[in-house]
Amino acid sequence: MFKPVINSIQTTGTFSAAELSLFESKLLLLSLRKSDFILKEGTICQAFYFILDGSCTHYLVSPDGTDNMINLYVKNNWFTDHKSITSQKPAATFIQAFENCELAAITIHSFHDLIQQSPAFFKTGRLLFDTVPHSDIAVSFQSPEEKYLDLLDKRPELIQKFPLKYLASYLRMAPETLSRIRKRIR
Amino acid sequence: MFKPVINSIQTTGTFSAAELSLFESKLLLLSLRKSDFILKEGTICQAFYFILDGSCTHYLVSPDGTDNMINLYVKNNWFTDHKSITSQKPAATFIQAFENCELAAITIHSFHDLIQQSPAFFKTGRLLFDTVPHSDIAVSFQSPEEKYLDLLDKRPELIQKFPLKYLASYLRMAPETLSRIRKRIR
DNA sequence: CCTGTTTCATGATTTTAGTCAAGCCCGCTT
DNA sequence: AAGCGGGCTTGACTAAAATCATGAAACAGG
Repeated sequence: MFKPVINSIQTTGTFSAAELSLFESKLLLLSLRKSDFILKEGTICQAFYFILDGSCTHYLVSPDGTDNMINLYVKNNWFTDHKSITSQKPAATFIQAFENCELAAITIHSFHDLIQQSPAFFKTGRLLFDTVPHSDIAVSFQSPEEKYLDLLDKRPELIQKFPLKYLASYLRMAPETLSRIRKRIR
Repeated sequence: MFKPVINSIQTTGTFSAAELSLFESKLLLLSLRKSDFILKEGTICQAFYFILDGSCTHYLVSPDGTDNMINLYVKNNWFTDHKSITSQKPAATFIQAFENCELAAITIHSFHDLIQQSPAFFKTGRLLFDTVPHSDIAVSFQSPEEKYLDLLDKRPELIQKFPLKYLASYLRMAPETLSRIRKRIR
């Protein structure tokens, strides 16, 4: 059931069978329907999530009511609201199931316990926290076309899965601009 | 000497005197001259740094040779190369003293030891790691003018300290654009 | 299967910021 | 004191992307 999660955490270090089963014991399974919310603005994010199946959108609603995509997640991605879970303050963002989803979750509290029981998991924390969206800083100095090509290179799954307008929002450009970039490229 | 560092870590939890002195025992003091490098592209970032006095620039050099400011740091800021220290791979960025600096540093190795000795410091890790530059995601959906006003609101010290062209680069706009925004605002 | 909705493509126009170029102000050097 | 250079401002122009508007295509639901 949680095999993909275990595979994922094993990329952060070498763990004994006992440690792995300790980790697994902290995991929760969540089944969500399309459009269900994992996190709403104003609530405090309490967990790290791993997508076993499905996909999710992470966005900010601006004053004029438009949804601004902060990140898009697909199978085998970890995600959380970095800022809210770190500060334990209300989130400014929404996280929502884009399709029906199967998620594994570990609360920050459980994870904290885990570290205390087995400090080797400290390094794993960086995996869980490290879903900073445009963490690839280079992106923010690129032109719209470069950003799209970069996405095509680094996360082609997103392009398959999500509608153009979500991708455009994620890349901070108008949908028309992305449509024209695609035309230019073909 | 390290008082401001200790004050800073105390914002992340309640620690005993013994824990605080344990933390302090891991700190190193670095004195740098203006323009000295703290990190160079291609080297692996090994520590978290805290500015006791002075200021630093953190930038990416693009293929055409221009410096792109990723972040600017002043007194009492923590910084590191998030990506390099996490992955323990060579950095893509430079960090340089903008003025003569006094820095406190704690290596990732020491910090790791610290967690093992006193897991309460786990939460502190988030402070150290959490210098993600445009971590305030909202910024990336704002217009140049909004970004400047946001900076003015959130980090006015930077505006006092750094030349316009550095601020413009940090805000991802041409220096002329920032100059005109200032004119408009007055 | 039809209907309404959403998504995408495309053209015309406008807006915005980037680029290029010149000049000013101020501090520093000799 | 004169000359130099860096940092900043300003204007004119250009380029790029946003916006507005329309229509076609795909899709979803009853």
